[in-house]
Amino acid sequence: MRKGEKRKQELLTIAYRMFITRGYENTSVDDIIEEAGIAKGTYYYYFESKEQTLEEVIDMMIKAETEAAKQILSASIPVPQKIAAIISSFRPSPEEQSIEGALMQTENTLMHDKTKEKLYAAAVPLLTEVVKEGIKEGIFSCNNIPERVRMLLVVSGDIFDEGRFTGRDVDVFIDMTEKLLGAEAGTMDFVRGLIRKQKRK
Amino acid sequence: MRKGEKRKQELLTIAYRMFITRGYENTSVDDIIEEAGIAKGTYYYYFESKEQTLEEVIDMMIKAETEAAKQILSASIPVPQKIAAIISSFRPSPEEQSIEGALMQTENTLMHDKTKEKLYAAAVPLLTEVVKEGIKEGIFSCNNIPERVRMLLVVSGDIFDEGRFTGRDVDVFIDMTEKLLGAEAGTMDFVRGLIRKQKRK
Amino acid sequence: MRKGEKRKQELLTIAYRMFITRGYENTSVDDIIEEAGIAKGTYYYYFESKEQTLEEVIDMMIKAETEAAKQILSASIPVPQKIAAIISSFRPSPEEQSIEGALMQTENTLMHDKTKEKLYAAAVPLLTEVVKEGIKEGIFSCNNIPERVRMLLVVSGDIFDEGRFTGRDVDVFIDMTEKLLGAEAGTMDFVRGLIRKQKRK
Amino acid sequence: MRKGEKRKQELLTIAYRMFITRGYENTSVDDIIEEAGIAKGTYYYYFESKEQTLEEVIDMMIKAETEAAKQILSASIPVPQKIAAIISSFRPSPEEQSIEGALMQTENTLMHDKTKEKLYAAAVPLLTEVVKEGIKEGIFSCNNIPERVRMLLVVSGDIFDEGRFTGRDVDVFIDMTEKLLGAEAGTMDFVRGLIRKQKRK
DNA sequence: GATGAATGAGTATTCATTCAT
DNA sequence: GATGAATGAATACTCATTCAT
Repeated sequence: MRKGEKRKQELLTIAYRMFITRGYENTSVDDIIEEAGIAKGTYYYYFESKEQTLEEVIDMMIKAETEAAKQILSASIPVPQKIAAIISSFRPSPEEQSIEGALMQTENTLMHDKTKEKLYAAAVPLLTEVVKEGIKEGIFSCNNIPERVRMLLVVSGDIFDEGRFTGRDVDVFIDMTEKLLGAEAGTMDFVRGLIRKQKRK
Repeated sequence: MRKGEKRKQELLTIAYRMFITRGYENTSVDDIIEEAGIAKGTYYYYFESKEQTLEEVIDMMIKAETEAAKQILSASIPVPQKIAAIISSFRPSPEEQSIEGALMQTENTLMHDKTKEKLYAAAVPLLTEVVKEGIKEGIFSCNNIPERVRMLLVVSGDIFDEGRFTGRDVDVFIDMTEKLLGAEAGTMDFVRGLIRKQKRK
Repeated sequence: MRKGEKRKQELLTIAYRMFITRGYENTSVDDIIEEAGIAKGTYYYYFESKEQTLEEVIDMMIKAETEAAKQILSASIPVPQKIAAIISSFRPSPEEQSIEGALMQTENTLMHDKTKEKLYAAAVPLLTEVVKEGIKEGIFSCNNIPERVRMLLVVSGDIFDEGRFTGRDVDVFIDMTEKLLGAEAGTMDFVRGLIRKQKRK
Repeated sequence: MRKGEKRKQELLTIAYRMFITRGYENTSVDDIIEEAGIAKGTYYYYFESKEQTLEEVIDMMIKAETEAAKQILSASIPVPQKIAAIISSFRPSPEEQSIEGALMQTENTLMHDKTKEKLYAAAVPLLTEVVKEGIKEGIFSCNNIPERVRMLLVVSGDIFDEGRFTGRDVDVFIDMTEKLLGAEAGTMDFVRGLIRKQKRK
């Protein structure tokens, strides 16, 4: 069982990497077992189906991101920084994005989509908590926090996932964030410094 | 030529309906020709490939939506109403959404995705114009209009496309819209009346 | 009729060029009509079928080659030179061979094969005549001329059509020709000068 | 592994027979699996593609022929007989030729062609060796042996593969062989006895 | 725990040919 | 003479899944 668990982790990691780089639909079970060096039967010993593998891969990914986000939540950094850090902890890490990123974006729509709701479900509560913290500190002031926070995530996803955005996009994003959370103008300005600007194609 | 064009329109309409209701991936070329009552060869006489059919279907859809939006643009209704009407003219019509909507959402990710950027490309300029109109009228006040307008579309897509939103979502959306465009509080309140509320799942 | 004949000649020439360069199997009727700028129906007005087009193309080709060979036959050049010239007049001209030659050789087996027998049928009688001339002149001495002449063609086809032969191939070919026709050693030596040597791959 | 290998041999044998009798292009994968009584997937479990199957079939055939030829090489029979036997061991066996031979010749050009070079590559070295043996014995006398030997194969292929040749063809072939190898007249006469004469069509 | 041989439904695409206008 | 819309049989190949060993 111990051993089996470990093996499964390995397989999940391999599947994860392949799904990200080549896309779920473009990765066949044969591809996975070849990469893993195991037999067909072995794969189906560990996974019910390919789709369920995807599910597990996504859960694994979100779990890791949630873990990271929780660290940030309890760190002793200013609330606005926490917001930015948590949001970005739920973005695919640059290495993953870039390997064969071009392909992924066009082709890996399914995975992207399946991930989205689960990601919101994990991220919204955490961000909600931070915003509440900010309200207590008097930095933010707003109601309907989960809904606001979700919008933040949705917009940041649109802007940053594609990897093609302009300085104006960032400006508007910052402005929107401040207004959405009822913060003073300038509160989120530091975000600009975190971002290496890229031109939207 | 006349004849051919008409036939192609019919086929596009059929394909459109099938892609929407069953999903692109779940609609085989065989399904389409059976529904259309034509031979395999006839399909490939009109379309280069299944994927190109999708492209044409999307273009056709966006073109129709753009047409509708342009009508609104030049109508003599208040600017805020124009904004709302144009945004909603770029949403899939309720009939289409509902037929077998449940399936569609999960499975039709590809079409959804391919549509998105084309839709933004068509909608952003029109909305930008309306916002400028609003600025001239002194109702709105903001810079970076295209970027702001895109965010509006992104967020409205997230909230309304799924068809599961709460009153709070609408409240926040209205608030965000007003703040994003630099309008007075209450300017977009009328939107609440346009929407039949639904509970987020 | 006049006009129609001309049109057909054009089509044949186009088909010929396409069959040679892309191969018969790789050239669709659609390809031909596109290149020719005519409609499907028009093609089938002039040709019974694609296969029959091939037949006509080959006949046209052989007819042209035969024409050339006949010129040589009646020219006033030494008999050995005639032999060499006629043989080479029945080889595909270098331009045709080279355009996309690599492809052609592998893919255009069918055309090559269909051509072969017709080519022999046309070439053997002409060469036979030249050899007889040579015998009369006392240069050659042999029986079963048509059979010998065919062997010459077969071997020259193997060696020269592929375009990859060595000096040794040429030496042996010359030796064989002389012995097959009962000529003195050295009679065909001049052939060496006609050939730009290439290494067999 | 044992099992798999055996199965593959069976499939190769079936494909071989079908390619020979019906032609490669006229044998669909469906035909093969039906004949073999296996599923589509099984076919593609053993073969990468139909074309690769052809390749393997040819290799298998040539390997068998080479095996037979090697037996002859080391047998204790006179050198001229060896030459004839080896050449004929590289010809398709009569049963194969005849089954639906008429069809095969016209249609199976591709297989024939793919076979040719591989066959020469296998046969030339063996024949070269025999000729060297003959030279040592003082029966033959010539240089450029591989080139001469190839010509023998080319010509014998043209004459005997089609199955339509006359006594005169055989006479000339014998004469040519003797002269090509520098043998005394009469050395290869015995060949006449090996051949059931057929009229060239 | 692990294997790998076997499955078979599913799919997009090609292309020579016909025929009413 | 010429068109081009319509045909439909044919075909190679994919891939998630099963199961006896």
